[in-house]
Amino acid sequence: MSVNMTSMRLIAQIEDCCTPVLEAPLLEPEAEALAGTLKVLADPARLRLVSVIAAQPGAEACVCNLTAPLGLSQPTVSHHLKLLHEAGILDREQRGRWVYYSLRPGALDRVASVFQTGGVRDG
Amino acid sequence: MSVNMTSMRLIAQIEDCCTPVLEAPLLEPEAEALAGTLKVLADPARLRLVSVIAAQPGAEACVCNLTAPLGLSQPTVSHHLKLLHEAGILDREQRGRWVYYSLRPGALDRVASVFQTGGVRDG
DNA sequence: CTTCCATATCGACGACGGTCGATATCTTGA
DNA sequence: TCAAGATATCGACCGTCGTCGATATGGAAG
Repeated sequence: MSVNMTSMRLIAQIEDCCTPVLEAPLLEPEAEALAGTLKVLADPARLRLVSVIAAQPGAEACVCNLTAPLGLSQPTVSHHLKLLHEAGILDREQRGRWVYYSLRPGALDRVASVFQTGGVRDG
Repeated sequence: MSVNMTSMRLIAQIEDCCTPVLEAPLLEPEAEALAGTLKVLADPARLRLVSVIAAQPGAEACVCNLTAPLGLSQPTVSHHLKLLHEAGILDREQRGRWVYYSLRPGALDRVASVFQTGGVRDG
């Protein structure tokens, strides 16, 4: 409850988390923002959700098509999808009674760029 | 104790975690391996350790030089460094009474590659 | 061998997180 | 308005994790 308009800003979004790790020492707020995004990704169920959605035709899936391949209950899948959506990794679109989740374009690329060596030969 | 040669293989290493997320649906063991590596990175203290070490001259640091900038106790810093080492992210070298940790070359690049779009224009 | 010092391990505590069943919310169709 | 179905929220349980102080380990110097 009480997660409405204003408190939305409290949720770590993927845009706020992308200070490169190797360029300069991370300050505590930067480290917490990046850690928040990584925590969302650092779960087997959520990683599988992302990869299953990406593999669907159209790169989108509704919740009802995700519970079976994951082997988890519907509330649990909804919970994971919510976290991925709040983190800015998945987009959400309701069509009729169904809710379709899709990969937000560029979201994972932004995570990847955080860990890339900034042009150093080996790193 | 009892973490010797054989049990070393039980620890998730960064080499075992690098199935791309977007190419095909992740199987459960692959998802668990990748999640294990990401869990190690998904902590503010460990992210700061990595970035502080990378910023040192020589890209290495001993434990005694890491407790102050992190603001954490020596046991806690040692604990985090152990996890990063076991995950294959940091290398460890003992010189005299001091232990120097350094970034393992290519380790973070391998993590980055997991989240990169495999050549698709947008993602 | 003994002392000193850097690091690692241990044990404990509190907070957080993944999961579920039950239930509420919302959309559609009759 | 009512019923049916898809998704979200709630409340609870239990395992995991980050942190610390105390202590053990191991190298170096005297």
